[in-house]
Amino acid sequence: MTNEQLAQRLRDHDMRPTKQRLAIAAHLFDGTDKHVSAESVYTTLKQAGIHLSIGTVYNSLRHFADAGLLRAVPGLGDHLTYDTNIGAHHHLLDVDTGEIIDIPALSQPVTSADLPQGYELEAVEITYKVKRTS
Amino acid sequence: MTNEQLAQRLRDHDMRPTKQRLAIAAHLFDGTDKHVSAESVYTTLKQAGIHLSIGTVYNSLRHFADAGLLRAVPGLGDHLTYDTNIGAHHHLLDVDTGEIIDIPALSQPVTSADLPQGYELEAVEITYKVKRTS
DNA sequence: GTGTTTGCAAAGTGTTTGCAATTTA
DNA sequence: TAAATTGCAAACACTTTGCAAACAC
Repeated sequence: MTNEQLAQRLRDHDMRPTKQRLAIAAHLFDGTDKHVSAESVYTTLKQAGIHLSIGTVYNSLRHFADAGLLRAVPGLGDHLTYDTNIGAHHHLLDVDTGEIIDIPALSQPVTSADLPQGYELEAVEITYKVKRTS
Repeated sequence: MTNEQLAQRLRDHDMRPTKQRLAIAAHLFDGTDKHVSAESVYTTLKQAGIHLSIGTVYNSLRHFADAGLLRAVPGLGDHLTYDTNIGAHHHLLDVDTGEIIDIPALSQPVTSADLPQGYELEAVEITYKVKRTS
């Protein structure tokens, strides 16, 4: 995705395409799905020679999520995780390693037989986020 | 549940039945399923005239959950929620009010039609907690 | 120019930890 | 009396906020 495409994507969501946001967006939307935290984005960019203040990273990710460009996924670790895959899918969390694996949204509940080989099911957390119909 | 029954329940899980833990347990296991936080337990007991240090409440709830007497459920608010219902069930979270409603574990994925009347589905979070088979 | 965003540091929230005093077995 | 637990305050990790300077439209 070109810089101009990223900028347009931000404008489409009523966000000004600042240098900082473009740097974050370039990392997030590089074509591969990612699970990130503010800290991981900050570190990744720093290693690429791009310095942003950590506060800006926190604020930007929150805005991206509010704008619908990211999906916030709590409960995958000690921090708020953002998922660049905003389509319908769910998460496998390795409770020992913290590793997160995407799985497609199935029409049947997952059983141990549906897991990637070498994994066993420990627990399932399902939260349906609802609103009162107005 | 009598005090002695509560004490036995704690002993069965290798926890010494201290006055503080018994007070917490009496509140938690009063026959109705509950979603609590350290703060809510602390406040409830205080209002009942029972003072415990907030640190003790945090530690006790953590121990209860480690022992399998409670289920820790992240992502239901800004804090860690503990559920006294440790059976298979899932949660409806009203994103506007923060209200949490238990729903049974179904053999089919939930659709809007399965929700209590007056609610619409906003999003679904499913996390399968897995372990590597050893 | 006007309103938005940034950087930085400070404040805030929820939770854990260290340690002496107390309690349980 | 040995080991576990408490209370309290301090420490902690993560995240948000306040405000002046910089930037986008």
